Amino acid sequence: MARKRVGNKRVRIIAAAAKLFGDKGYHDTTTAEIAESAGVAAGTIYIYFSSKEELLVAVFEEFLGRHMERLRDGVQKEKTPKDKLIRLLTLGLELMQNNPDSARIFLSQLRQSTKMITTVSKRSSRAYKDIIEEVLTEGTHTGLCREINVPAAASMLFGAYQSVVLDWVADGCSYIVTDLTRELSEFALYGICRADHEEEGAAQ
Amino acid sequence: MARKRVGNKRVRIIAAAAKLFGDKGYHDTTTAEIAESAGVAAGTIYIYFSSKEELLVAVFEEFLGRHMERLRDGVQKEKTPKDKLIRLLTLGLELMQNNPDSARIFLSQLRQSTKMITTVSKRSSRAYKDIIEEVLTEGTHTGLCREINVPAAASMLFGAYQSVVLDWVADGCSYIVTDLTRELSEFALYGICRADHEEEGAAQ
Amino acid sequence: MARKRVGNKRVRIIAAAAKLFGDKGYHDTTTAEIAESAGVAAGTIYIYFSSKEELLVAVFEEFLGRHMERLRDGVQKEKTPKDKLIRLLTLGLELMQNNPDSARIFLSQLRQSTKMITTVSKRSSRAYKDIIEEVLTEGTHTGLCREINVPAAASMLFGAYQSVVLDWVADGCSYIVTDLTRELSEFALYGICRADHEEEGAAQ
Amino acid sequence: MARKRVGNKRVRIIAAAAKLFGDKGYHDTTTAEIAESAGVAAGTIYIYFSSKEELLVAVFEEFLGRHMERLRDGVQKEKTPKDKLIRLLTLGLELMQNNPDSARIFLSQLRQSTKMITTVSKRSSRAYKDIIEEVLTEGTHTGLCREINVPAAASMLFGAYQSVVLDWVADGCSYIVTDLTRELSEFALYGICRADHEEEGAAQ
DNA sequence: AATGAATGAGTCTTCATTCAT
DNA sequence: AATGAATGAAGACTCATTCAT
Repeated sequence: MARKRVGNKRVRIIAAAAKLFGDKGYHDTTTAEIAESAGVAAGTIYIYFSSKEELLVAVFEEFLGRHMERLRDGVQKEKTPKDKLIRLLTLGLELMQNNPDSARIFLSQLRQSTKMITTVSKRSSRAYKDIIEEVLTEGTHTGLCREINVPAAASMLFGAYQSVVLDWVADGCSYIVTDLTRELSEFALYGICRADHEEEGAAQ
Repeated sequence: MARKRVGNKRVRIIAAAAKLFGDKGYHDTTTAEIAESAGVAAGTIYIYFSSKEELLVAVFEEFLGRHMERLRDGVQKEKTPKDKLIRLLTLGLELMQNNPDSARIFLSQLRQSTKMITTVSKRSSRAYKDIIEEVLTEGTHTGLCREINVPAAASMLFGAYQSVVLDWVADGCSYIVTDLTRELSEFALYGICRADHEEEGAAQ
Repeated sequence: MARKRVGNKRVRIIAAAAKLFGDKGYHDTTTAEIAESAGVAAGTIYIYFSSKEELLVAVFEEFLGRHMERLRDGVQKEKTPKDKLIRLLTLGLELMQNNPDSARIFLSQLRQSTKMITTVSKRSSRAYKDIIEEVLTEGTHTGLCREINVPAAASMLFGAYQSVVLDWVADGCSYIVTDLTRELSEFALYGICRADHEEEGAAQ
Repeated sequence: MARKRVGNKRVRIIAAAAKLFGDKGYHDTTTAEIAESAGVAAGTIYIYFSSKEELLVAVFEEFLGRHMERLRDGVQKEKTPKDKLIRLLTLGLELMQNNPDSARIFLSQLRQSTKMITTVSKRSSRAYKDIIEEVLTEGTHTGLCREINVPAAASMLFGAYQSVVLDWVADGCSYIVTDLTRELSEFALYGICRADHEEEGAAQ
């Protein structure tokens, strides 16, 4: 029970920070606010995190850990690269839809400038792109994709995805992002795949 | 000459701020640093800008003003939507290549969170997307484009573009972004246009 | 055994505190460090001492108790004031040599400024000076000493002694302080100048 | 005039710090208190000193600069080592008498433990001892002094001097230290015991 | 218009101390 | 008696902004 409580506090701090960082940004959020919002004393934050910056890193880590796992799981359930790609984008939007706070940080803080932030932010992008690249590489082998520069394509696709989510976040998450799944998927499929992918995909 | 000098100072402050904001981020840049880098006294900044935030806005404005104008000019020189689209992306990359500092701010600070910044950042994205949307709308009418959700497509295309530039900036601008013009254009054309656009385009 | 263990803890805390206070100073030593170094929990310190400051007092007390007793014992074994004086200084240096940690606190913290510390520090000096004064008073009676202001002389002698030890401590206790016993004793007994300096001085 | 004012502020801060550090000790004095006492804003301290510790160093430096110069000057006016020695001690006490605040810091903070403090404190002691050593070395050559270990003797003499001043400071500077000039000089010149103590002692 | 010294509100972080277990 | 997680008051330091010159 003691352990549960400890975990609770760490989790509560991360959750509070995630919300506040997402709402107001890292720099405009004070540790005092985080503490209050988490229902702990100011000093307690420093029992779990060595600095405000480390807390931000933890928030990212938490976000990545949870999302990447689900994304990978979802992708692996599909058999063809085409289905994998669609699943990836679908799940990506769903995850955002269900975790608006995480989404906000992921996007709004992704490009801050402190060294540590940059590092983590890069790692986060990398993780996403890695999954996309895997799928695209497979697609290249099966003939799904055109002759493409895989890393560049992955990056562009990731950018398109981010942009869709960013619009939604900028809009206060007032509509349903997942409604844009089809647009995003089509953009990806047409943009990356051979014109005859439909048949190829079906053939598989 | 006195007036010229005054203009000089404003410009120098904006330039210094642009470089520093891009390098270290808005929050990690002090007004003192900007003043020193611009070769003016600390107080002088406040003669030209009412606050640090206003200075950031001015930097964006400056960036936008210059770039948008060139983008619009370039687009107008082309006749078909397809050529316009290609020109847009080509110019976009060229502008970044030639103004790495602006690129850095444009990308790395675009998503900070102070309200005012957010506003400006949104305006900046809006300006880009507006141009893209115009071209896409025209492409829809001429039959270049598939049945698409124009705003969504514009946003995704903008995201892809940003992602390409961001990779480059994150890499320290060590390679030539414009080398990726073809990748980006193809991604856009295939992703957005009809499979038979090549011929259609030629037919126009 | 339980009681023994308790005693153990008190002793261990005092020992750890002595070492740390001596090494890094009172203010730069945290109770957490003391606890860890003593192998007890943070809260345990407060079972034995009501505050950090009280712990410092205890450390001094401990130091004084041990040293004063030995000093008094040693002095009493000697018969003439001269021998007593020499014994006092000899023992003083030996005690330091054998307890460098105590020496460090004794000297480096002796003049901190919290009220309580000042009080204890004064008491510590007092104890030393008292012994010296006793010997000097006796020496005055036996005709050993010149016509002197005993308290002032005791204080000066104590200062000379401290200075010798402080040099040694400042040097990292890298040499043998007791090697300076003769210098210190002679300084005390003869003074710096020749017995016949008067004439010599006059001759100049 | 502007320059005068600047100097004024720096001086006022040093003076305020000197008083407070002396009264309550370095650690128990807050920068806010120093600022208030100096009649400047909290941030102003950091225009002149990069940290609280640097301010302490400056206080020492100031103290040393002023005192050492006077000490050296006074010593040089005398011709014989004996007179020099007496002058040194006389002046030393006079300087303290006239600058009780400096005296307090000099003594009470001399043995704090932060690295920087230790460094400065050592330098301060060194400066004093250097002068004493010079005089003693000369005295050795002219035959004034016995065969002595000059550094050790200088250190002991310095310790005796400090102890006299410390007693006075500990007493709240309530009496006139310079009244002890004769005691200190005699201690230095003749030592504590009679010139003929050897025989006397043997006689016992 | 320009300067740059001065301001002081605001923040992160530390750490002695407490208390539920 | 012992623990160690939690507390929260306190303090050093920063920096955007002002204003007398």
